[in-house]
Amino acid sequence: MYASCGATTYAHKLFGIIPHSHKDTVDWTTLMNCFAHHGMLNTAINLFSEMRKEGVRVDDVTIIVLFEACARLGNVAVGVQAHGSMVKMGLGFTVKACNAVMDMYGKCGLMGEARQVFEEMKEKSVVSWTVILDGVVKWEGVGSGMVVFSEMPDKNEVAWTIMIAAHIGSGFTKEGFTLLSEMVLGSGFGLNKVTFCSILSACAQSGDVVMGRWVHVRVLKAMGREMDVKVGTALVDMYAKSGRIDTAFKVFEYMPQKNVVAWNAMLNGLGMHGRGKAVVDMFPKMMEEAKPDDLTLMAVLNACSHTGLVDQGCHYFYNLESVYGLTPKIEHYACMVDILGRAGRLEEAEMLIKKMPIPPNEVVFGSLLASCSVHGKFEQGEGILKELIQMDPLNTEYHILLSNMYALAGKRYKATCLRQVLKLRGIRKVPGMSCIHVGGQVHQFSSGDKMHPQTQEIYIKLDEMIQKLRSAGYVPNTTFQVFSGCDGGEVNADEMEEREQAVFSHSEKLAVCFGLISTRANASLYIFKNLRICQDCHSAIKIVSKIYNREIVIRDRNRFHCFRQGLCSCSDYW
DNA sequence: CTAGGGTTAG
Repeated sequence: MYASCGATTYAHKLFGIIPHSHKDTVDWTTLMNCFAHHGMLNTAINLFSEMRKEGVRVDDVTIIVLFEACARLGNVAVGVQAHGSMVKMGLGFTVKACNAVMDMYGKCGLMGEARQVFEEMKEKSVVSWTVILDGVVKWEGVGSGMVVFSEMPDKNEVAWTIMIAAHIGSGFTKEGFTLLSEMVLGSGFGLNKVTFCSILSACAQSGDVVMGRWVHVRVLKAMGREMDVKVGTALVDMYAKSGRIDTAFKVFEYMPQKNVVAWNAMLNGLGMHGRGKAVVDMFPKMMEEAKPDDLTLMAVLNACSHTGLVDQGCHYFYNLESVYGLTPKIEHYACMVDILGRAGRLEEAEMLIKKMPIPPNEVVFGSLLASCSVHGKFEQGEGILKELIQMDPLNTEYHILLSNMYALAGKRYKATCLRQVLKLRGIRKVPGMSCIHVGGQVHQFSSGDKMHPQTQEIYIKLDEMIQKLRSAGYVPNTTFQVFSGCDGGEVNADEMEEREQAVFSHSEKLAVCFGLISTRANASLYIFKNLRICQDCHSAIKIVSKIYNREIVIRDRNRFHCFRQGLCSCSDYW
């Protein structure tokens, strides 16, 4: 009774008082189980050794309880030893006991042993297959997992979920979704809270709102108004990261209960969309309902930095401990350095780094370098780059950033040299890519891309667009277009032309053109870029949004830019 | 006996 009530210590004491002769297998097992379920796995394992010493008979449930404990604790030594001696004793293993043994081996990474038990089993249940599948996927990869999965005589929803989560988790989003539709439409399985969450998280990552909506419909069908907090949060995050911040807010408002994580997701979303004011306004409301944590303050500071709310940001940062009871972490320092740096207060930012009680990392310096680049402080930038290269020698972004700074200052020779250094070392810049979801398909573009089946139409549209832009007063900004072959002298007309062409065929412009020709008039365009949007594209797309009367939402590496009627939601502060 | 979830700095 005490054991099942969770009074472990009392149960253990009482158990000690009873003479050993009066205790049977069930008593011992009950107590072991009790310890195992209260996180006291070592005590459970010790109890098992004691039990063996006393010569008490070991049954099916005892074996299962023991191996479950070893699996959870990752205690291979005890598990392997116990299994070995049990086999020597000639103990009979039921299917369930074998499953528990295999699970232990699998969780500890001993797939050879797990497979051996599996091969030797005369009878295998679906669970046996699922246990092996889980181990294979975790230790041998999704590909090997697929082989086991296809060999399974019948598949349960656990097996399907393992495969779907593994695909999505390894970046094979498309394959994951294919499996999902097979599971739901082909095999008639339902989805549960766990599957909803992992799928929505994948949709958020890839910005796939079509799939996200499909899941949302199923969530409503399955749970109705009784929305689960975690599923609700996953929905909020998915809509926010797909550029639908208003929908995210609606889902958030309808959530019956909200915890810190839900608030964090909402505040983060608003921050990414440049709604710093909304974040600052919502924060006090949040405090009435939930206690803010590290991530909340990061979201708030981040929002301040992206909106230029410098004083507000300082206020939150300096009150982290006194008001919010939080110890400042390196992440908070990084946000603060960013707030000061973006606002041009570079000396203060550098002072803050010098005064930090934690050693600064590459994020902190990276942020400072970016700010130096924006504010043209190349001497300071050079110094920071040296630090950064030591911390992260293979990173190309920092070199490019500094190179762009030189280019901006007219020091094209230095800019070119820096790129040469990268080239000589064989380090290549991560290519910029832009994606646009149209008609349930993802269309991807790189700079100067001619691979798309509708390339011709896209480039015709591009020419038309550039012409319209020019007559609206657009002047291409080729400052950052550095060619490795140039000698740093005057730019001649031919090269100017070449540079302009390079800027025109940036991936985000191609994606916009494709969006313009493949969607109905006035429809909003949603584009995702893996790097930060470039200066020239930013000013060009502002004008595009006006002359074509389109809302264009671009998610770049850092945040969202929502272009509408010639303006951007970032207010050009980025 | 099997899977197991939501927020995370530049």
